[in-house]
Amino acid sequence: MGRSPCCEKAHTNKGAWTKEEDERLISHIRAHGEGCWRSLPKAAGLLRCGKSCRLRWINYLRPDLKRGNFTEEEDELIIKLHSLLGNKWSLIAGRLPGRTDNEIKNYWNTHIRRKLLSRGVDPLTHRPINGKVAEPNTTTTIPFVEDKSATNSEEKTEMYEDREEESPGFDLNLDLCISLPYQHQQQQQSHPSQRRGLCLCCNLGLQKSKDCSCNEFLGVETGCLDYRRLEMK
DNA sequence: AATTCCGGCAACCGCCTCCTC
DNA sequence: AGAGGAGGCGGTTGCCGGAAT
Repeated sequence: MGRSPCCEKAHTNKGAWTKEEDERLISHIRAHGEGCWRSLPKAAGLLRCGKSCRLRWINYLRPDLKRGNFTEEEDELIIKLHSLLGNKWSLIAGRLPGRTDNEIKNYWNTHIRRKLLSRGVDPLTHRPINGKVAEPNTTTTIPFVEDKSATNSEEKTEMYEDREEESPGFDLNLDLCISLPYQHQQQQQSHPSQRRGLCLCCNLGLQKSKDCSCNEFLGVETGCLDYRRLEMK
């Protein structure tokens, strides 16, 4: 009923990829680029669904993948990003060069969830479980915008904790409505996603938007996303 | 040494969004 | 404007290897 299958399933391989299939896919993409995933399998001589090829390439074969263990810094960044974005793995992956959404999703489910639970933090809400106090440095709220009145991170943290109390709806179940607050400060010579990561606009598919300023997201520059513009449901 | 259990990860599935006509 | 196709995404499954018994 309804949608047609993305490919002819009767004549496609499934399951683990063989070395030969990997090599075919790699050499085809090297020669012709990614192009149209639907037609790629046939062109590459693979009995695979286009989606399967795409997934294999993105999650495993791409040359810019980092692989290997996650660093402590990456862990903390993932936790912070998850507290802001929820299970938006692709957005999170966009801030971690060389990591894929699938990898981060798996890592979250197998390692970070447990890590947060052991800290007494609910991995879904990023709040202390049953009134347990989270360990220091586990705060999951990030100040996007430098607040001149709060001079150190503790003050900032308190500020946002207060905010949570005054607004029960300020939950990190990020069903977000994000507006784009600032005008461009400067024209970008090239698309900034080619420079370093992606801004939230880009990640949300708003590259063509005039609001895409591509300033840093969690870095120092904060033009793209102002936490005060996040409307929590 | 054999069996069971469990965690990690690659891959699949189905829905959603975007793009083109 | 809307229908259809393709790509993208998040949730889930299933296999495999190592640890425990």
